[in-house]
Amino acid sequence: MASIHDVARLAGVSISTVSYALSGKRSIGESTRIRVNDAVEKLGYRAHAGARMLAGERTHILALAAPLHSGTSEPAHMAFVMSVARAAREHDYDVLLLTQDEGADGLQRVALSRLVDGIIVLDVSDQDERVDLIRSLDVPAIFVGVPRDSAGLVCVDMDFEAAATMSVERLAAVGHRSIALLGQSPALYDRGSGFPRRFRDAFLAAAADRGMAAGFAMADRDPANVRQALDSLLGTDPGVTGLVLHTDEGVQTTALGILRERGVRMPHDLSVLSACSSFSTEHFEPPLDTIPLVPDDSCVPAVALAVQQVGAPIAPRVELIPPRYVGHGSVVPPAA
Amino acid sequence: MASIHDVARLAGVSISTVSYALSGKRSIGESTRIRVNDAVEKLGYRAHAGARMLAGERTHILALAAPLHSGTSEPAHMAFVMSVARAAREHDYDVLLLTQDEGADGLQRVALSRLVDGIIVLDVSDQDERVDLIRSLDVPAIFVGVPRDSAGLVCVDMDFEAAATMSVERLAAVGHRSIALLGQSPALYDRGSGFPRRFRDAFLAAAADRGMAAGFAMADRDPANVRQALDSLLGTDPGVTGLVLHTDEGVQTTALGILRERGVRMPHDLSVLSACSSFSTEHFEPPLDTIPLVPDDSCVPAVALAVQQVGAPIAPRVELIPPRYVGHGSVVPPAA
DNA sequence: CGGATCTGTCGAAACGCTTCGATTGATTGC
DNA sequence: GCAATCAATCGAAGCGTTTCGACAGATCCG
Repeated sequence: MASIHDVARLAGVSISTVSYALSGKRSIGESTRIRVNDAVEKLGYRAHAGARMLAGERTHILALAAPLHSGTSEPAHMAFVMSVARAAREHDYDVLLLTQDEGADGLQRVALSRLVDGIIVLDVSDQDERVDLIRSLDVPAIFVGVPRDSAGLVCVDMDFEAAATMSVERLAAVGHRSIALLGQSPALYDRGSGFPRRFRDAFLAAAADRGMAAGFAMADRDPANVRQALDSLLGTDPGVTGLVLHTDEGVQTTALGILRERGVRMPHDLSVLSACSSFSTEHFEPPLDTIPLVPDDSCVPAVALAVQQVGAPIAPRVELIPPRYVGHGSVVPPAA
Repeated sequence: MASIHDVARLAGVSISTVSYALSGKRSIGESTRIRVNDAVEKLGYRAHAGARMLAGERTHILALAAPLHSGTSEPAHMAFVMSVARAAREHDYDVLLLTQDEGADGLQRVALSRLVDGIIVLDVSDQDERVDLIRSLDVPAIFVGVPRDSAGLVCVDMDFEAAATMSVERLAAVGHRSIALLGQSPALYDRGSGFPRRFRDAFLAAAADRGMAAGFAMADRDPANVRQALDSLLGTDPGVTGLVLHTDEGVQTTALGILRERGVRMPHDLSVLSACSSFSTEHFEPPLDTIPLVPDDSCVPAVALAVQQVGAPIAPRVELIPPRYVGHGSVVPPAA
């Protein structure tokens, strides 16, 4: 395969000239640049990645620590992974995918071997073993999500508290006084994932602030459990007129199906709101108002920060993406 | 960060001795090996990935070409991606994730820059632009899936034809004479994804062979379309007693929900079989018999072949994974 | 008991790039 | 009109490995 020497020879210049012509780090004569580019084209030249890493002190690779825990919704996870990969390419970065099988060791491995310039950490839990490791590793790292102790870290995340508050506000605004939250899989809360807890706590707090009655139940994808959760939410307090779904797509579909089966008319009998969903709620029956969780919203800035941090250290921060509301008519004033 | 020089100094040997002690490519005195290992431990040494690539002609990275087309089910896709990543780690390989945004150019880029030793290609379509590129690139590559023209390629895939035949056989065996197939999203067939077509064709052929009546309809995840597909399948031919679902989890859930809504008792009125599903069908209502599509079944061999091919070229082949049947009681003889 | 063989180790040459400092003309400023 | 500046280019020194060939000393065998 063609090396920089071949390009230099064909263009009739030295290899350093080729390097500068391609990197643009020094000024180069117009005709020279053209000859170099022609030679590159003709030979199908691509700089050897290893050589570039060795000499350039930059790998142009980001590690993506994307464990897939049980309880995490695959489509959402996939969407975040793809979003990071796309965003990275925009910065001329590739993404090395790290699963959780090695635990935090994988991170250590790629950082210590200088395989990657930085790390994007997904699916952050409250007590995340990766936090301390990364603190000690001194590698540019961005957390998509916020661990309990975020001191010294750079984090980007949807503002789940604001989203929860917003969902309560919306229901309150049209007159609901008794509302309920169908939350994520219990496995997620158990694992200490931060966002379900933050959402739930903010939801209950916002409801309490407004003197509203508020219920909470969790459900994994098993329809029996969804049924049971809905029972506990709607059964015990027959006055519930507003339901917020903070779960994955499958559970939301199942829940809506169960409610329809039971003859609950939505939104007439029950206003429903899908919160922090990274999927479209338009094709639901009925289409649901939503506070969308758009992967790009957090992943694009996360990657940008990572790339920036590769160049020069940046100050620790927690960047929260404000929620926004998309109406589809599923939240209306309660009947009577 | 510690380099091999530091290790050599601390262990009191030359760098080549360190290299050989760590690689095991030449015999090393016992005491030397111990001192080297101690030094490595103490310094937290890890070979510089770039230097290793440059000198060693091996990157220990596989590219994973995992486009995410519309119509492809994210959970299934995710499962394959994760399976490849895990399998790769078993061979001491990392995985570089390539999305489809660059088209085939990304493959070319990483291959030409010798960033990766080989490529795993997912989500293969009949006329896949990546096929010709890879033929010309002369890079170890394994296709998970089979393109129309597989000459010269190494492919691994579930045997979808056998799976389709098996599902027909099972229904025939208990006495069904009129069956139907609910297929994937039309987008998938349009895109020329091989497996939905192969499954459908084999399904219809197997039914014809046995003199059975067989219907076919497609549906994406929109419940309205699922409803319509079921109408066309079950409505026009009221004698259908066996239904095969070859779709993603969401559609299967939706379909079962619709059938229940309509008062169809399963399996009494309708035997249902979930084919080539990469998710659990046990928690469905009712739990479905399935011919599971296990990502590891194809990804583990695919990675093994890729790694093998990095060492020495291997003969082109198409390796088809035989299907197996897992019963949950959803297929029974037709009523009356 | 002297050449052949083996074991354990070392030095040095790649590997292909980036980047620093030097060099050569041409241009500028005063 | 001469020093200072600038644009364009080159040579060479790394970057941190792997690996080849060499070599010293121990072991073997006839």
